[in-house]
Amino acid sequence: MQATKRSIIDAANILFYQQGYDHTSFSRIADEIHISRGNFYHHFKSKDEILEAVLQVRMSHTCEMLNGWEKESDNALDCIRRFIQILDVNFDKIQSYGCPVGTLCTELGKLNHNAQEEANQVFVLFLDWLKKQFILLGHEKEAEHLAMHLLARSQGVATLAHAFQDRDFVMYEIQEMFDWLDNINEEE
Amino acid sequence: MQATKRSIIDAANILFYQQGYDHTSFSRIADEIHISRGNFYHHFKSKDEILEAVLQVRMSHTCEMLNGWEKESDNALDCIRRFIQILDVNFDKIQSYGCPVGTLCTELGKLNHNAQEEANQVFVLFLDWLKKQFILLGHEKEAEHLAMHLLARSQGVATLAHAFQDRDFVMYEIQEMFDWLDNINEEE
DNA sequence: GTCTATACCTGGATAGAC
DNA sequence: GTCTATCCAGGTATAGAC
Repeated sequence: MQATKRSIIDAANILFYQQGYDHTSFSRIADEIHISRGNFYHHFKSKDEILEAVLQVRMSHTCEMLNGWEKESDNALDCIRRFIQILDVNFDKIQSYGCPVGTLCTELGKLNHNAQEEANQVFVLFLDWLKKQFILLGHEKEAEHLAMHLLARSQGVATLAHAFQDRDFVMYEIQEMFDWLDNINEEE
Repeated sequence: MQATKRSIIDAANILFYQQGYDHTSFSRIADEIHISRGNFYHHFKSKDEILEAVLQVRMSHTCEMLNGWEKESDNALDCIRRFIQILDVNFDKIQSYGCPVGTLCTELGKLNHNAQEEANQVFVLFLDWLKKQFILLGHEKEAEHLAMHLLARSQGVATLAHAFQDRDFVMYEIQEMFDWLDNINEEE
């Protein structure tokens, strides 16, 4: 892929996160990477097409991250802990811009945008991965529920972290999720 | 207050919720209540001023709702259950547009909008009210944490409900929150 | 108090020179 | 492949008639 196309996607990826999709203009992206506005249309047919490309990048980045967590973890329990800890690891960004997945899905939902379904697929990647970990822990039957539950909790924490910029709250909730995780694995 | 000003605020309140603040234009509001675009500036100096008015309305509506819950409930436990149940009661809207409080705070945060702090105050109303209920239940020390925790959980559920339009998930999570509520009140 | 007309800007998108 | 110039729609905001 051409360097310019690549840099458009990367800049758009960041700006869509920081400012929202709708609010991010071609001018803003162009300023960022020092190209002219007209140049976009050599690489993309429309703004929507840039969004598509950004979503593909996010999908593959997410896959890589999830695979990486599995490789670096000793077991499924550690994997799930890694997931929970992104709230701490990425706190600065979350505090400033919220969760990149959740906020985009929410925005596209309100815009009634075609790509909402595709944006949701990033959520689905996390859900399937979490479900897999819960199954490995022996929770075949409840795996789906547990995955949704944990994703919802992390989304809620990210939302309030963004609103209130409160790191203590985030650390407290991470501990709560750790405790919850221990509890569901003790019961047997 | 004049009827027109009132209707502008009401229409803006709904549209800001359904489409987002930034994405809602004067034309869209004008169409809704059948006035001309120029008419806005007799009642408001700017779009930001409409947002201010909408936030004030939301603040007072929220206060009324919370007071109403207290009056209609037998005790603090019922009050908190009422809070949890808005996810069910308002499911249709949440499914379509997310939580009105959370999504606005998130949007204004990304826009770096001055009114973000004011929008957060609606969250604070819920938090203070929940805190009060937890104190009434005898959780003086943890009341703050419990309030933030429950608000975060409901935010997370709303986010995923909006993304996936899944009522079963919402009902399951409501039950989980009820169970959690029972648990923290058993331990003594 | 409400309207029409309009100013001015910025958005996405196109055409064509280089 | 990148640029400049330009188009058109739509945004907020203003002026002034009624």
